[in-house]
Order: sequence, then C-alpha cells, then structure tokens
Amino acid sequence: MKNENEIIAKIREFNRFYTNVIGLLDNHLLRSPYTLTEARVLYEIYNTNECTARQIKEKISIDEGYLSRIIDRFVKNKLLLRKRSSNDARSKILTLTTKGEAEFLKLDKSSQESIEVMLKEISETESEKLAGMMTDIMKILSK
Amino acid sequence: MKNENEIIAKIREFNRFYTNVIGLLDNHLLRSPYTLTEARVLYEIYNTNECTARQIKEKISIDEGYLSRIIDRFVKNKLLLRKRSSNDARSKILTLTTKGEAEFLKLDKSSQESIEVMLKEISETESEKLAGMMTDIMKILSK
DNA sequence: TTAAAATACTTGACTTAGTCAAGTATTTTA
DNA sequence: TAAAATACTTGACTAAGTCAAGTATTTTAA
Repeated sequence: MKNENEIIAKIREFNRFYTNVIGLLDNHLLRSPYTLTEARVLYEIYNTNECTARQIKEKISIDEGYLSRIIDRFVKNKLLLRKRSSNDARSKILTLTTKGEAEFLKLDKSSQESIEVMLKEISETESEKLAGMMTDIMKILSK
Repeated sequence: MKNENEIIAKIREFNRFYTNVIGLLDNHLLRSPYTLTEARVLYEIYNTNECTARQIKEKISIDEGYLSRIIDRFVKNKLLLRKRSSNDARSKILTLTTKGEAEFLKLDKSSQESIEVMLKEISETESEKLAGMMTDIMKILSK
C-alpha cells in the first residue's frame, strides 16, 4: 500500500531507468548508417499500408519539413518510392523498394539481436514475467 | 508460455510504446527554458554529492565538450557555482545556487505534475499495480 | 458552383544540439 | 621523476531540428 507520492516517485525512477535501457538498446544504430529518427521512419513505412508523410508525422511527432527531407534522401538513395496518391493527389504514397526493405530488415534484425543479448542475462521465467508485466503496463497506460 | 521471439516482439512493442509515454511526459519541458539534457544535468547536480562534470558524463553519457558548455551557461546564468576540488584540482565541484535549486525544483514539480495528470486516468489499484510492476522490471533488468 | 479554408507536402533560411580533436592543468603510475 | 592518464576547456565543425512561406490539391459552405 503506497501513497500517491511514493507511486509518482517510483514511476519517475522507472522513467529514468528505462530511458537508459532504451538508449542502450538503440546503440546498435551507431553501427548503422541511420539515425534513430530515420529508423523510425523506415519502421512506419514498413508497417503502414499506403503510408504517407502525414501518417508518419502523426505517429512519431516530427517536423514535416524535416521529414520531407529525410524522405527525399531515402528516395535519392533508392530506399523509397514516392508516388502521388490516386485518392488524394495532395499526398504521396511511400513504399519501400527492395533495397529499402532489405535495409529496414537489417536494422530490425539488429534491434532484435540487442534484445536477445539483454535476455541472455536473465532466466526464461523472468523473461516471460517481464513480457507479461509489459503487456499489463501498456494496458493500464493506454487509457 | 511464450517463445523467445514472442517475448522479444513484446519487449520491442513496449519500447516503442514507452518511448512515446516518456516523450509525452517530457512535454512539460516545452513550457520551460530548459532542454531535456539540461534538465538531466540539473537533476544530477541536485542529487549528487560533490558533483563533478565527470560524474554527470558517466550518468547521462554526454559529450564532455558539450557538457562543459552547458555548465558554463548555467554558471553565467547564476544557477551553478563551479569550484576547483580540494581533493583533486583537475576537477571542479558543481553546486546549485539558491536560484539554481529553485529552478530545478520548479522543473521537478512540473515533472511530478505531469505524472499526476497521467494517474488521474487510472484507478488507485491500477496505480499501485503499475508501480509494483515497474519495481519488478527494474529488478529483473538490473542484472 | 465556386470562392475561401483546410490539408499535404516542399523549400529556404535559420537555430540548436551534438561531435571530434587538440590543448591546459593536474594527478597517478611505473 | 618522466610518461601516461584524468578532468576539464576550447575551436571548428556537422547533424538535427524548427519555423514560416510557398505550391498544389481537396473540402466546406454560402
């Protein structure tokens, strides 16, 4: 039984702790040619059907000018195709090229691997407990 | 009973989810004159006895040149005192001035408040459960 | 139906954040 | 006690992010 202040203190402690965890896990990007933001952009395109810049912007809260230039660069490097949407000619549908998909999957794999490394340190029971608690936290905080 | 791949997928989902949570909670900084990094620097100085630049650097993994300039700015704005250490004249002990402490406590309070707002959405039982799970996650991942 | 408002994206000009390496002063090590 | 290591600073730079104005298209409402 904790009072609200203790709960808040605990959440803040967790936030500081987990910021570091995420930071460590994102370190694999250092050995890739992409920044965290670029990786997120690729992630959204890979996982969104008929993806547009607007949808990416909504998901990751990025300045649209900045995003437009990231997309530009990806198009120039042949990771993406950018085609006017037939439903709404204002927007452009972004799709990964074969090369873009390969690059994304490489990143995705190395992100997966850094978690594997982390899990090596803990038992299988603990891993399962961890995943379960994460599910519960997401449920609670999704309100 | 989950296999490792499901567990990894869940952790990654949680990481994306929680990155957003942390981002939302950090929004209160938008209405302050400090960046996230600056706020962290103040936090470390407030919470570390005989704090030096080196200790901050270890804690938040920041470039030391960049840190040196942030500290410079804080000294110029009278938030910090920077005095040569008597034990080791290479390092400088950083202490918050009254003004610096007041600024930190303001930030700290507004960070606390954004969590209060978040907790308003969920029940007391859930809040306690949340804090408990966070404690457990930190225990597991500290290995 | 069509002019005004809104949306989607782009571009230019800019500021802030962060990096890298060399330099100074001091302390530790062998 | 000279060489190596540590703590911090500084200069020069690149990358990241922001802001506002501009173009093209679509939606809204008189």
